[in-house]
Amino acid sequence: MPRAGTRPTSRDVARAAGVSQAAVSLVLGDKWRGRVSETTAERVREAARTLGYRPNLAARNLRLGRTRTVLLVVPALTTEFFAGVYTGAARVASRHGFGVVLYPSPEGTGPARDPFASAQAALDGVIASSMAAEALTAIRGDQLPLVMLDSDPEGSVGTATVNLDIAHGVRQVTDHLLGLGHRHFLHLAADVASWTFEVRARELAARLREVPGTSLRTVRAPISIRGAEASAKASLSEAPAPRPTAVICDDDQLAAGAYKAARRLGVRIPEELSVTGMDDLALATAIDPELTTVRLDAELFGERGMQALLAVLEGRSPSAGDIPVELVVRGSTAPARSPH
Amino acid sequence: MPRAGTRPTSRDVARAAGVSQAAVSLVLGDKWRGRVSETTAERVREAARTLGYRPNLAARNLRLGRTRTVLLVVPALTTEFFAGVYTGAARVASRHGFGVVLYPSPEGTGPARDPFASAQAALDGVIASSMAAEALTAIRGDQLPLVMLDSDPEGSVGTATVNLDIAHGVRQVTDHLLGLGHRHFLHLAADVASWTFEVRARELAARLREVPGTSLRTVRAPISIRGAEASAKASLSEAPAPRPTAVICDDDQLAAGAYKAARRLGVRIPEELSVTGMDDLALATAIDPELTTVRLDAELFGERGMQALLAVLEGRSPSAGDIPVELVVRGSTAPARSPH
DNA sequence: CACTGGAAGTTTTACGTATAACTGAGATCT
DNA sequence: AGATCTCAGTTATACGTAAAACTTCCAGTG
Repeated sequence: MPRAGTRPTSRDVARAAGVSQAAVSLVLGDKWRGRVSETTAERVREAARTLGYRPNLAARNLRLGRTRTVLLVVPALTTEFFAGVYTGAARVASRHGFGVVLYPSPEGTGPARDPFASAQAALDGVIASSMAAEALTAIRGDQLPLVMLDSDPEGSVGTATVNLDIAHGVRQVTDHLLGLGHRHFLHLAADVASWTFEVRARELAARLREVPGTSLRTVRAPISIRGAEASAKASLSEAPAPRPTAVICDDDQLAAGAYKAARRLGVRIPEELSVTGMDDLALATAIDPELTTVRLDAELFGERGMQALLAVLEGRSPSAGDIPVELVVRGSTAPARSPH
Repeated sequence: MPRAGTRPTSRDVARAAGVSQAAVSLVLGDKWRGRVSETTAERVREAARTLGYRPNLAARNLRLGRTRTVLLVVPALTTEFFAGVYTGAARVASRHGFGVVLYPSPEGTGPARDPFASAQAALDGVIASSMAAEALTAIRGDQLPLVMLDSDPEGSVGTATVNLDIAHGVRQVTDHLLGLGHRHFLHLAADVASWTFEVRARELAARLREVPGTSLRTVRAPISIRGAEASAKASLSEAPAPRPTAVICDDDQLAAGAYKAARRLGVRIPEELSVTGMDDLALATAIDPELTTVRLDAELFGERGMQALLAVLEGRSPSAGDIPVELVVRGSTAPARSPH
């Protein structure tokens, strides 16, 4: 019988069932066809059940040299977006017998800690958002299979990447506003050096350059409602001519900050100012008027990320193609006032 | 030299430094004082560095019988609240050489999967929110040290619990509204069987029973802005007399749903209807008017949870005492219209 | 009847680490 | 000078599992 206070091992189960430890491993590992009789197998299963046996994962991982666990490195979980990414990744993972461990990189400007010091699991691979860039050096140090989310495909040849079609989303937003007659834009940009935000800036500038008579001003803000409010208020009040009639925000949180700034300044949305976001968080329909934004499918993003990592692990090459996004027009955008 | 394609082991380091594997373990484990000379130690460290040696955690965990990793079981991460709990727990943990693995229980009504199947790490202990109740049976099956967050202290004697002083928060909200002259209340309650929400209902009912001439109606809604909107709209439109002048919501998301319902029905907040929430999410100041709510310190909650678990692991008894909360009065509450 | 072949197991080994127990050489003490 | 002690290591072992290699027994075959 097992020593008191200790979890039972496969050897304890073997003793209880009157067989060898190897037989237990075969039966519980479902590799017993033609190696162990049905009656013995049932006896082993019964013994395992009554003892409450659970295999020691550390031992199994050591023996097998793999853990069927992957790490998902994301920025701070201040919105539900990366929760959706996790959900999608975990769904695909569990279908393949994998587990996903979540590592939110520490909030604030703390020094990059080694993610493996915090997620003290042995890992088979890593999925990392480019927004959690600080952690990347530590990851590259290990030779773990890696999939990057929303990262520059040019800058990371050799590494698998999965991207949202952000560029298309930006074009849709811009064309929507141009169609409403807007010509003068404020870009409320995320104050984060990350590829996904560089794309927004580049694509927006490129599209406007094609249309004569447009202007674009950019202001950066930390990704939070409070931070965006401060930046937007400063930028909207001291605005030199031409005064912008539309604010394009890098994400919905920044848009919510723009709402607060407009409210403080007595500027009505959408009559005097159109605002757009990106993500389509729950927040987007909680604010008044509801926000015109670009819907990003976070769960699909996570699914595709995990599929890509599985492909890398199995030596296949991950399927290409950006994930489509969709413009959702709501009440925060309206025709620009006709120029006088 | 290490076989190509394999990660170097401590034995490879030993070979490179010309010492035994035991010496490597001693040096890197910082247990070499008086056992290995300074010059040899430096040689070992140098060899480990050039080989890029990283200890195999599975082997270490197996050897030591502990992992210095704990699991944090939380409900779906749809708000930043549990992100804050994680941040606090991870901060305390890292100070003690522990890591925290996050297990968000699956969204939706899927059957409770074994959290250990997903978080495939060997674990030293578990911190679990009572809102992720489905996972609890699986946890209790193992004999892991456990700390419960926001769970009935009566119902779980023997298990360490860490609680927010929700009851005090509810009393503060209720007294605030009573002081403004409100007498007829709608309780927009979370449609989740969890102790933390039972406390809200019980405490609210108890406080109102002490004040003559008050009425209380309760409607349940799933914890989401959309779900709350539907429930609140139905309840506010078909309202039998006496019509409520204040809506007390179990959390800020529900309050945001109440805002949307009021807007649809043309009811002005706070002139015609006062609304309160709980949590003080970023959302609370993004909506207009800003929400009167109860601030819960998520990070402190996580810190205290981790401290309690460390106490349990070390055989000490965790310090008692609920975590204080704070009423934050903003623009969503106003004096009740004088009764005619 | 000797021989093959499968069923039903068992024995043994390796995974990589941490550490207890041991060893040999020189320095110190009596 | 012999005994003792410290230093600087080494050798050996255990953690729990999975699986390769082996053993034994027996039924069927030529």
